[in-house]
Amino acid sequence: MHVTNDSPETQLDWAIQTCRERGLRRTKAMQELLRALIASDRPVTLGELCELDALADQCDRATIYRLLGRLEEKGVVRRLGLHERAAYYVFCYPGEHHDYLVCTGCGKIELLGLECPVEALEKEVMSQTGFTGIYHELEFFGRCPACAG
Amino acid sequence: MHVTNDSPETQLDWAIQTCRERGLRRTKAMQELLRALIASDRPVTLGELCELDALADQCDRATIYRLLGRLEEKGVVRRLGLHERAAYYVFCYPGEHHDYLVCTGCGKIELLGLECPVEALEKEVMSQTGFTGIYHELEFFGRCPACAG
DNA sequence: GTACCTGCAAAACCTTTGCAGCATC
DNA sequence: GATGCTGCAAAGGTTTTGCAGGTAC
Repeated sequence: MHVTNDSPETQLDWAIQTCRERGLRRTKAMQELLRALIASDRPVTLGELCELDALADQCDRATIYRLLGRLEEKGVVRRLGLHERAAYYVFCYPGEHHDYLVCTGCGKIELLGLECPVEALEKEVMSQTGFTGIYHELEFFGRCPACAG
Repeated sequence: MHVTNDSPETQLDWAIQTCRERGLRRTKAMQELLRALIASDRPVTLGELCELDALADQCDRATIYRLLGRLEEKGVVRRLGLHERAAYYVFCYPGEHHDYLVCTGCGKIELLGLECPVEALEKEVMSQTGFTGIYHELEFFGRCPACAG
């Protein structure tokens, strides 16, 4: 787990700057969406994003959907699986990486504060397989104390 | 990565036995589904399973769907995210564990032959969080040589 | 004989796309 | 002014469920 100390504003600036450099236009919807993603401390679904007033007032569900796709393509957002039917999205800041713990009972998602030993393996995987641009996703699943009872 | 040397038949017997002990009835559909899952060397979707003649001839899509749910509940099958829209299912044999490498270009899924360093962390996560029955899922994503060009 | 499982069919959900109009550069 | 972005609406796929009948125990 690597966390940043940069302020949300700094992160937002970086994100917008990066998107602009990579050919996206700066729109109100993009800013609000990025703000929402940065503010969230856990992965969120498209549906959850659409329920936020700041976003819903600002733009359509289809717009958020397409924006998420563009942001992912530009490397500013990452899409996770997490076992659910809906896709989860998380803001992706340089040098930051999270692993998750998901309850198979209630679906609650927690961030893990572990030092992740997998990052060292990425290089090994690249050289072994010829894949490029490798990143990993690590999740733990189990029953939380509340669901175990 | 831990692999078993047990024969498919042995694995099938274990699976059926386990299911029966946990309250499931032994049906033709269950046997064929387990056979298909054991034979597959990678995670498969519900759609892929339905295209197998041995299964399609034997039972309905809804039956396979519900069976997968029951088998997962009994701990004989595991459902993976893998970023795709459809859920992936994989047979789950004691002492066996796989990590995957997924191409973000073409979607190809490869098994990784790595010694996974995460298993040692599971105990730590359990004691830190109070979660029980913990397992993990680790995937690497990147572009395969064919898609990189 | 009872409880569980299966098929068929329909509903529910989330994702994805077409197109005309609007905003950004 | 040209290109990309947005809204609205509809289509596409996968998952999920109800119910009547069949099957394992």
